[in-house]
Amino acid sequence: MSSPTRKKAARKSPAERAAEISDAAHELALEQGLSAVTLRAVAARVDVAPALVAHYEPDMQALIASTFASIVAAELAEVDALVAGLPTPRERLAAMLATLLDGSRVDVTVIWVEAWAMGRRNEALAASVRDEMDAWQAMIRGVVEAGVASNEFETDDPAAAAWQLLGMIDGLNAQALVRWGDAADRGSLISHAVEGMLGLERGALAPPSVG
Amino acid sequence: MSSPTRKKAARKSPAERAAEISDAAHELALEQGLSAVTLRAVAARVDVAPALVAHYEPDMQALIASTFASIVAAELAEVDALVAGLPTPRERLAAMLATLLDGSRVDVTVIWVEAWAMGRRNEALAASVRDEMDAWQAMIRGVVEAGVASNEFETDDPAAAAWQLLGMIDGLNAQALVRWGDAADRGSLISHAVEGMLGLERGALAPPSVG
DNA sequence: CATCTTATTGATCGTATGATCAATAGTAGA
DNA sequence: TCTACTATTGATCATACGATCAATAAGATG
Repeated sequence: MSSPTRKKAARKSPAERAAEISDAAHELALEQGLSAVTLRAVAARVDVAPALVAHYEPDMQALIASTFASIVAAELAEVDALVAGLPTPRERLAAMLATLLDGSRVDVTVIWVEAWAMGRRNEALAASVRDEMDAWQAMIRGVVEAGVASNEFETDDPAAAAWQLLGMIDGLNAQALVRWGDAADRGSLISHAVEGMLGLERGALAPPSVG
Repeated sequence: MSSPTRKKAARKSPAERAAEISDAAHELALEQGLSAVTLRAVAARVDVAPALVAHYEPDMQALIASTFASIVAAELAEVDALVAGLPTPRERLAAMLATLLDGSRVDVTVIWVEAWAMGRRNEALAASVRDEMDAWQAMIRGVVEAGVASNEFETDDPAAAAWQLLGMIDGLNAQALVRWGDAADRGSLISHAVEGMLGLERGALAPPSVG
């Protein structure tokens, strides 16, 4: 327990303490959202005086931005690894949609939504948001381009299609944040939509669970 | 000018003053986002003491919620009126997509995004968000159902398709908030996606501007 | 004109935020 | 052991938020 009568934090190396602080920010963001990453909340979690956090992170807006970036980049790497193992672009795309829309990533969705909102008053965060959106779009674009190259997909503009896909995914996830109860058939419906976008026959992207 | 040396506000009828206050909240939200709707900011805009705003709106969270609701409901009415004049469901759907994705509604998009984020700490707002999402979904569902009835559209579940459409629109608009530069071909791409979703032939929803 | 109702206000409280700085105490090295 | 370095802290500042309340003054009513 971080007892209210904390005596004094053990002295640690700057590298270790800095890691503790950014880890705490990371966890705090996943548990309670980006807006919960405050000087005092991070300090309390590390069980350290607020001034120490300020010492290691002189700019909280920057800490929020880097926390956002690390969380989102980790998610991208995870999905990328999952998808990279699959043989065809069609399977990769289907798996990507299934994974990103299975509702198991509410915590990261909250962070995206908060980042969009907070980015309007935190320029460092806004820059991170742009960077991470670019990275996601690049990953999706890679799958689309591979599909076009193998004649599985059909589109004039893989880059634009990737943006479109990313927007659809983000929007549906944000929606699920509020309307988690409903939204039953999300999987098959977005599959049909993407089939239409990429010139696939109906059912080509059907999630395995539905068959 | 709201001079810093304001003497005293003219005495007005409660109805008039209440209207001024909610109007100020409304404008403030459209200009600077929902998070700019604070006790003091509203008071400054009406050129009145903060305590007066608190007198008329004892709960700021409620004022934020009602401000959100009125803005979003007005937008829905506007789009509804625009779409109602068109003869076929296909045209109505195409016009709806074109209007909602033409990038001319950044202010309202900001409000949606902030509402999703703030709703997590403002229960009244969260309820309003759910209500307004339901209202939007109902409107879209009406168009989809009409299209199914006239055999123009094909879907097993118009309600789910409407949720899907709403999510896609919201996501793409939120994306444009950050990435307004790019996203060139949004119109035709989402049209193809929706064609796939509703079993339409390619190009059936093409925006008139593209032909 | 006198009185009453009430719209309006100033002052103030409690909370939360980020930030700064001199003082303290643990630890490694001479 | 003694010293120098520095990780850590308490105290404090400035700002912003919502909320409350007694006091004031404007206008309606008689």
